[in-house]
Amino acid sequence: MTRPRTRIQQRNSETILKAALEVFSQHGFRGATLDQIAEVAGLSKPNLLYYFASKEAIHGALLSGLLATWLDPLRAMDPDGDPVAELLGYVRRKLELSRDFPRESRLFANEMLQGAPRIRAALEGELRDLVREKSAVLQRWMDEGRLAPVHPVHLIFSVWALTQHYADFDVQVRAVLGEAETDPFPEAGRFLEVLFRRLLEP
Amino acid sequence: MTRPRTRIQQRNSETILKAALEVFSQHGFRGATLDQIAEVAGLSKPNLLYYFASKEAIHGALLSGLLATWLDPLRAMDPDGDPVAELLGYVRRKLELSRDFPRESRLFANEMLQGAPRIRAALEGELRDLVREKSAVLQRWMDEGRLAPVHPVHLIFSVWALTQHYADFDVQVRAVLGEAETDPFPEAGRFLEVLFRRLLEP
DNA sequence: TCTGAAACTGACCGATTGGTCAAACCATCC
DNA sequence: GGATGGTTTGACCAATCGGTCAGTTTCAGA
Repeated sequence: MTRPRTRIQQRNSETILKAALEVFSQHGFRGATLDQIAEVAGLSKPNLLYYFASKEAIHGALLSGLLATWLDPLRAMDPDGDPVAELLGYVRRKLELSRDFPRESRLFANEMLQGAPRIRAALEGELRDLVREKSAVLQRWMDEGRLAPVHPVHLIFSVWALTQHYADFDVQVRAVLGEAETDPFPEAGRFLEVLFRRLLEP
Repeated sequence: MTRPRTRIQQRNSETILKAALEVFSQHGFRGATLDQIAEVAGLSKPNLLYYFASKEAIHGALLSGLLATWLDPLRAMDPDGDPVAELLGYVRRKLELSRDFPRESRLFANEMLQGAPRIRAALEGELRDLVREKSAVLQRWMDEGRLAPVHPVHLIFSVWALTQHYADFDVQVRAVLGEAETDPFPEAGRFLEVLFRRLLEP
């Protein structure tokens, strides 16, 4: 099922992937079952396997492209822009991903916890290259005195950690904040802006 | 198997829990199998179930007490100490937990990703209370002008996110840093100290 | 309206799941 | 050497797992 050709294929493929995202992101690859995905999708199990060759294929379809989407905000950081503004923009876009695509974030987190068996190559290739490129930009900004000097790679780690936390540990965040504050993201956005501004302004 | 009475019970219970931690932390509750735990432990499956009533019981034994250990560093933050030093000490102790108990961290992360079905009560009770208590201390420090003013609860979230990232996303961290830097933790410690010092010093 | 392909399903497969149980094993104390 | 109670296991169970397949239903185009 590489390229959907009919409207039905289009619709059902999307339905299946949506259901699979729900289940995989919550239980990981091994903890998820085809029966459960089928039930969420409202389709029969053999029908799932009419559209995707195997459980692995569904999971693979979800993962492929996820890393790219995940790295887009970093890629968009402009080497010619204002350093602090560029990094704050990156943080904001990354936090928006956590808010708008929490299941994708948890799918990614699950893959990490399992030791990244299916995307390790991409981590050591695409991801690593992009981080090196962007940390070189950050280092240059620091050398020019336009950004406070910190370890650039760990700076990028800190963006990932702080933003993904609000998606992956959503339950904990909401449990601590209580029902009073229904949506943690506005306050999180303000907090992260203060944090990175104070950290990075020279 | 509440209280081990003989030396054999002591030893085997520990062996089982150690093996179970390895498996649960990697695959989550549903993704883990008793056969796999038994194999890692070097015991037969019926023997596991001689010491623990069920798969749930093993998982429960691991989770109970974990939250307490996880919160100890926060609990140790002294309201009468120096604000910045106290918070930096908290960060350091929390990072040491990530370094020394990465599997426990991942077990916790797995539970969060699944929506915390087994420790939700503790999150909304014990955890929430401690965070409120400590964020009141932080708020007082800020009011006294001894700490830069930021949202105290999100400040605590940031400590959790930044420290746990090095345990939960260990694969990613090492993939990006490459083989050159074998142990990311020393540099991470220095980075986090700079980050929180710059964020919090008035 | 007919037809061929696409879409779908119930029944089923062998393997694996969590868990049980009777029987055997083994260390210790009399 | 026996008796005893803690320990271990092979064989087994029903349920569920990912996946197959023959056959039926549905749909689009002529």
